[in-house]
Amino acid sequence: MVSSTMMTQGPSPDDEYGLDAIAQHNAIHSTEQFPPYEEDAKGLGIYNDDLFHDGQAYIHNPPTPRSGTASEGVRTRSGRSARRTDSPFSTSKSRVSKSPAPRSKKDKKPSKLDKSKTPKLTAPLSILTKDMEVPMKDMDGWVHRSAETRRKEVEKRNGYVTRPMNSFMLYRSCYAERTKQWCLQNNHQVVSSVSGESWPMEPEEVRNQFNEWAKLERANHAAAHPEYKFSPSKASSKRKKGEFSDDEDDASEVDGDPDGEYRGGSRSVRQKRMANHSAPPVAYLPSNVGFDSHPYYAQQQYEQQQYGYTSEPGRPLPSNVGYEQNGLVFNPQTGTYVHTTMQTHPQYNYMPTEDPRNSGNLRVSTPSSMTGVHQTLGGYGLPGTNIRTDDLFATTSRTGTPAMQAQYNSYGQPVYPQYQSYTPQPAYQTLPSQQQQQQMYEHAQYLQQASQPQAAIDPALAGVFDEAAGREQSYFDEAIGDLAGGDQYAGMEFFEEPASASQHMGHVWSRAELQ
DNA sequence: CGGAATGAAAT
DNA sequence: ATTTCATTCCG
Repeated sequence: MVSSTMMTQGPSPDDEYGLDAIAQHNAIHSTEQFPPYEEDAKGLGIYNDDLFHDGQAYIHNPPTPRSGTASEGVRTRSGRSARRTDSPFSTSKSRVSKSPAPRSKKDKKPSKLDKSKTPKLTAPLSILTKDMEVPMKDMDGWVHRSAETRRKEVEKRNGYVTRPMNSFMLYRSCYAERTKQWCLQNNHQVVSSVSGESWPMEPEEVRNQFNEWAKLERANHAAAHPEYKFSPSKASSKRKKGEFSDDEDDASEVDGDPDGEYRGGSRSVRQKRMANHSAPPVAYLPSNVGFDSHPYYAQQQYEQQQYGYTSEPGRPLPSNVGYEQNGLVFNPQTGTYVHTTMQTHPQYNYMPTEDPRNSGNLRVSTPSSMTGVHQTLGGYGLPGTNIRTDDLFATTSRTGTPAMQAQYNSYGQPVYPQYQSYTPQPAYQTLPSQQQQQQMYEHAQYLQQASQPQAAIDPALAGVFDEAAGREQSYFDEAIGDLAGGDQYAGMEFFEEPASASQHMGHVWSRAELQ
């Protein structure tokens, strides 16, 4: 069924049909491809369907979009040149996005950043930067830093305990390097801006992934610093009500401050951290080391499936770890919370799991590896049961290297052999098969469409979207639906053949299993 | 007690 | 600059 057969040729390494074209298209039509995310996205709907309407309209719009309209408030138009990965630069301010309701935060600051230098996104960073060679930060490894490591960091900062990064900070940091490159500038503010713009565009799975990471980060942070408590400086009160001038007893902490030791190394250090950037543990996945640092994800899915692990506490765990109150798995040895399948479904494949066999240049394996939108399997409430090819590749890659069973990951965290040994080897260990290639191709197609909604959307389908639901996935679903011809079959279509693989990856978890 | 405001997290 | 979060503040 599916037009899957249209795969005349595998994905061109050159992104020929990829985003470049899109970029051009966008440049020509200069528009705001993505829906401005409505209101705070706290929960669900993030996009509104303007996208489609607009998109539609734009399609037929002349290259020069109403140049005069909306000079500033909401969304702006702009043109820009296309570049390798569609690099951007809008000539106008980029976004605004904040829906009508200024949240409450003091009305959105005027923002001093010169938007002219701020690129305008046509798609989330996970897609835009998908085939960059610059690795993403190994967030999984990062959030799993051991308590020990964390304490060391604190020492380095002279005792100051920083707050754990939230999901967005993690996200930003994950893509920072790529973003810089994509923007062609190192301006932090621009990076932030772009990240901020991209964040709401990311598919739910992606954001979920970062939320999970944030959760872990928090848990591990707490484990490492049990007594830490975030205490914003007292300054807050002054601002609000007048109060004191600002002397604020610079002693900052004021009396006692029992927390002194934990928080702001009160010791004269204040909150400003020392410029100790000597050897940041930041580890970016070297691309050849790759996946070793995240032995938990896909792998555990296998475990669960094959060994019948369920998420229910009480079941034996594969290694020296135990369940925590929150249901998190805790490893006493490292004092670290470990991510398990119980909390999330099939994980978004976020690691630069390049195929080790390609260590060095990963032309082929890269494309799908990080963008794996990977719509959740089985659709937990998610409309499309879409499965991405990335999973397959992720599997292939990570399992293809028996030799690479490092003892420690890039963060110096022990990687438990148990995990590794538990990993069933996929039936196939060869390079991407034809079918896989086809999948890659489809994926590319998907990406392409995903990033050019206005062109991809068939007017006839517009009605399909549930505007009310305001699902942010709209454009992805769209693209996929269009490709596979239906949500229901999407998954099957994509995974029909690599039986062995689909067995693992294609498994649709039932809710029961997940609970 | 809840919403508003604020600060802090990495670059 | 950005988003999320914990905290505090105030009515």
